[in-house]
Amino acid sequence: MQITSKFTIAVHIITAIDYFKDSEKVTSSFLAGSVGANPVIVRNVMGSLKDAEIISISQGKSGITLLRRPAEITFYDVYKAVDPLNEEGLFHFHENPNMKCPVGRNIHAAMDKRLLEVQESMENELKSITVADVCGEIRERIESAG
Amino acid sequence: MQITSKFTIAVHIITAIDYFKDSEKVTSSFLAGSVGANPVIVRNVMGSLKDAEIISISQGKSGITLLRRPAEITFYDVYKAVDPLNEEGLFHFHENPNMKCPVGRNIHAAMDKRLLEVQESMENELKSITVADVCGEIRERIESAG
DNA sequence: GCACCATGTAAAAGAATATATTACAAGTAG
DNA sequence: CTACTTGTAATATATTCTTTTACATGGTGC
Repeated sequence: MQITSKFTIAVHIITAIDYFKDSEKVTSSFLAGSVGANPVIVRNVMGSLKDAEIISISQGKSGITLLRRPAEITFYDVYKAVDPLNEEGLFHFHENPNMKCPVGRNIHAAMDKRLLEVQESMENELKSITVADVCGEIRERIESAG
Repeated sequence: MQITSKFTIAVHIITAIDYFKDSEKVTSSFLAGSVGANPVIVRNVMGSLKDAEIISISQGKSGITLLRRPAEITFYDVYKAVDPLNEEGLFHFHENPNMKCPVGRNIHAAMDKRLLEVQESMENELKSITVADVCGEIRERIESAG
């Protein structure tokens, strides 16, 4: 099971907004062209990013802009914005353990704390990475090879 | 997006094998009863655990047994055994970034290293937890409350 | 004001994956 | 041989992801 491509799409979008902000008119169609997905998908992701106060959207000439500098947008911010885990968390627990069985009755409680630790470990790593890291690497790669 | 319930089912199975090894005849049907899932699901998970050399299965009276002590079975071992990520990894990348766009052309390479770090961070946490932790907590809970 | 774009959303279709179920072949104990 | 268990294929159902179509809404600039 994988984490939805909406996450990588969102990072792509933010990176592209930053990269093209001075040279292109950045619209959802333009971004959809870069991402290679349907404009509606891009608009939905953009809506999530707007709700999370990561980008600002207007139809006017200001268009789509970042509300924070890339260095202040962590992967975790993006992840939370576009792929909100339901309250169960990262792991999907089997739903009908047998309550008449001592193991079945206690397995959920016995595992939950550990599963949460795993999830938090992943989230902490996501918090340590920013979109600026990606923007920087993109620029490097463009300069050296195109 | 969540990690399949096969993972929690597998931990449940291993814990139950350990817990009931001296008092019950442990079969796939018995385990399916405790897990609350179809016996075929349990048999498939068991097959994965067997391939990973975590359990041994015979139809004879030895039945289903653990090949290692619970303290030597990490969550990572179980995770790898039952929910093998395809080679893309934990994150699903959008598949058609525009190669004519400098951002689209480089976004994948620019993100891959970071995404892998996140995945490894999660896997390292999984490696730090063993089934014995769960077995222990289950016993505690049974003793104190049933 | 009005025509033009862009965004916001709903609805629905298609694809991919997870889970459940049925059926049957094959192996072992007694 | 008989009874029981595991191994596995095929199929069905449910859920989720992704795409697409369609249309309403809202700002821009003439």
